[in-house]
Amino acid sequence: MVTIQDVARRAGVSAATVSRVVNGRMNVAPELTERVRAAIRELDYQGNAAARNLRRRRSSLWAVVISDIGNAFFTSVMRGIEDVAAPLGFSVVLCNTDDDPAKEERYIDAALAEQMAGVVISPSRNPRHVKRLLAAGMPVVAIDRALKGAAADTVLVDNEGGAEAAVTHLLERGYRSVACITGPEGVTTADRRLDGYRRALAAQGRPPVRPLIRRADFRESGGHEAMASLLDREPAPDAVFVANSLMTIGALACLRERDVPVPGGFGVVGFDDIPWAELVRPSLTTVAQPTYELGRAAAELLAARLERPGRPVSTVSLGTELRVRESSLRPA
Amino acid sequence: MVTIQDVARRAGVSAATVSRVVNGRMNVAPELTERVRAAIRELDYQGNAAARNLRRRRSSLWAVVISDIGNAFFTSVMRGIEDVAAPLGFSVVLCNTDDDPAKEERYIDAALAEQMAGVVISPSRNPRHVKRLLAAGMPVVAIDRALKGAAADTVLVDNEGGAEAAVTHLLERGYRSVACITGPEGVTTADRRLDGYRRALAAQGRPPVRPLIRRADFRESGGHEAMASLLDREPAPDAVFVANSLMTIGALACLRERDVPVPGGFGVVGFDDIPWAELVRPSLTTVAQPTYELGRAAAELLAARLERPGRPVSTVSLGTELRVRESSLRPA
DNA sequence: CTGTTAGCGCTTTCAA
DNA sequence: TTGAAAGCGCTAACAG
Repeated sequence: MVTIQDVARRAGVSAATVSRVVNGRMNVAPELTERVRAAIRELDYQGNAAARNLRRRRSSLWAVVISDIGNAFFTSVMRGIEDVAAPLGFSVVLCNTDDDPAKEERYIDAALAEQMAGVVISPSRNPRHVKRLLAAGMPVVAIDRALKGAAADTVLVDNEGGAEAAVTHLLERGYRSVACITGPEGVTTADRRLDGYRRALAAQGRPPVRPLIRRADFRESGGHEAMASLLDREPAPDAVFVANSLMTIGALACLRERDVPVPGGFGVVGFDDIPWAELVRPSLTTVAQPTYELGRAAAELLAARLERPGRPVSTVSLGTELRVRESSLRPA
Repeated sequence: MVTIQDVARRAGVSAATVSRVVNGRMNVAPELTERVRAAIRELDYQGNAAARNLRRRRSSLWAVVISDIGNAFFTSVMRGIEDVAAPLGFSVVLCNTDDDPAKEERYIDAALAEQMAGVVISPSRNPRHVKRLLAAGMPVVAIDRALKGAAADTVLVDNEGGAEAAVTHLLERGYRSVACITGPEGVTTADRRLDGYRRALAAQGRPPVRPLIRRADFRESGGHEAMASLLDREPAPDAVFVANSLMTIGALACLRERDVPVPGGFGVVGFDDIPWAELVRPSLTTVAQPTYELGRAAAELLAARLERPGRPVSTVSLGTELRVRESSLRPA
């Protein structure tokens, strides 16, 4: 391995000078700078990050800790983060927790042990690990889910506004009885989306009725069961707003099994756009989240905190966009 | 920060002993071990990975460098790798290159600079960066695509066999003129899948005809255009084998636009299973790749090389599985 | 079985 | 503007 000493010797300067050139710090005479550059090229010198990290007490890696790399949502979030990090000299590594607390812990430990420069995390229900990061002084930005009982920079989407737009859209299209399938109580995304549903109905002077609201687990099977239970009710609703994409798939499958025609007999809007929304029949009306921008915003908050650790904690909320497709055409 | 010295003082031993306990090395008297454990707990000691990496000249991170995190293929590959890495004490970080050579270079540099323990990579067309890794003595396993002009451990799927099975299936179902849409020349997955197509036709005594073969770019639009050009031909084929999932989507969209009934008028089989294969209408017959096993196999090769750097380079090939669904039911 | 010692390669005072 | 020197926290020889 070529060390900074090798370069120094070759260039006839001290290691300190090489370090200054490499890091673009302080003034180094142009001539020396050139000699050092040449030596670096000739020896194909690559700095040893471990040594630099040890000395600086911080690496140049950002960790992005998410619950499910299979979720297309995160793909473009990641892209947004990378686009901000790269020009700043940081590399971004992705850690997939599969919603497994043990894995989450592993990665938090790794981020701490490797002294990574910062962490962007979609926190699981239990904020314990995030708190550990915060306590250790690690710059952290939470995305997607709000953090309870801990003060950290956060980027959220306007869940309530998005849900309200979706439900208002169904009502305006002429559906008369709109149900809601949302996620578990206590999960902020689930609760805010339900709030939006309620607000939309209230705004039209039709206060939401409890029997049309279902809580499920954000999974496909949960959406399926919730839909079935809504259809079994008398009188059954004629439209549904579903608070995430997996449950929407389940709901659609249920409707198909029962031969309920969508959108003629039943309208559907899902939260969270999916790449194949255009391909399923009927194509799916969704509330799309600004995923790329979410990543950028998170990265910018992280960069800001890195620069000024004492800055006040802030929360950014991004708007959503209703993508109207076939599943919410007017009822027959 | 709590250092190993703090722990040593607290436990009344030397730093070396603490290190031995932490790393489970050599024999330490049970009593001392207990004292050290207690001190670690009391002080909430967390080792400094940068220091350890510097000393050991190697970190405990594996990098997985892939071209597209949006591709569901990699989700479960990642899972397979993690499941092998974790018990061995390694953490796995994902690096997404978006097929951008500059990003790929960044991550290769980071892996080298951070002295990561190993790299699993889906190499881009240009093997330059992989060669740099190999030259630097970094343990590397290539997945998905074969590496030309470099000797590295590799895990592949049986592209040729999978393609052959798909095409044979279409012929057995009664389709008479089966076309093929594959990827760019020189990309091994594209070429091997085309070979399989040819072999299937030859085995049935119908040598493949050039006009029924299309090369596209592995993207949706490419699949769409290739399908259009096949349908414009006289006589048009009555089935197609498409060599990846994105192009399959494009091909299906094209068939729908032209009101060609699938599978009644036209049979389709795609390579690479997708989570929503069941949801599109018609549901899609695919050649599924053993993604999880692929990840495991790659991780095992990496672990083996870590253990014995001099071991001969090996290539593992995994079989595929034909998942028959609606899009290849017999022709009308 | 345990402690002492000597760095790993880099950055950063400090002095010149 | 430059260099010398002192570690960052840890592990691995080596000696005891």
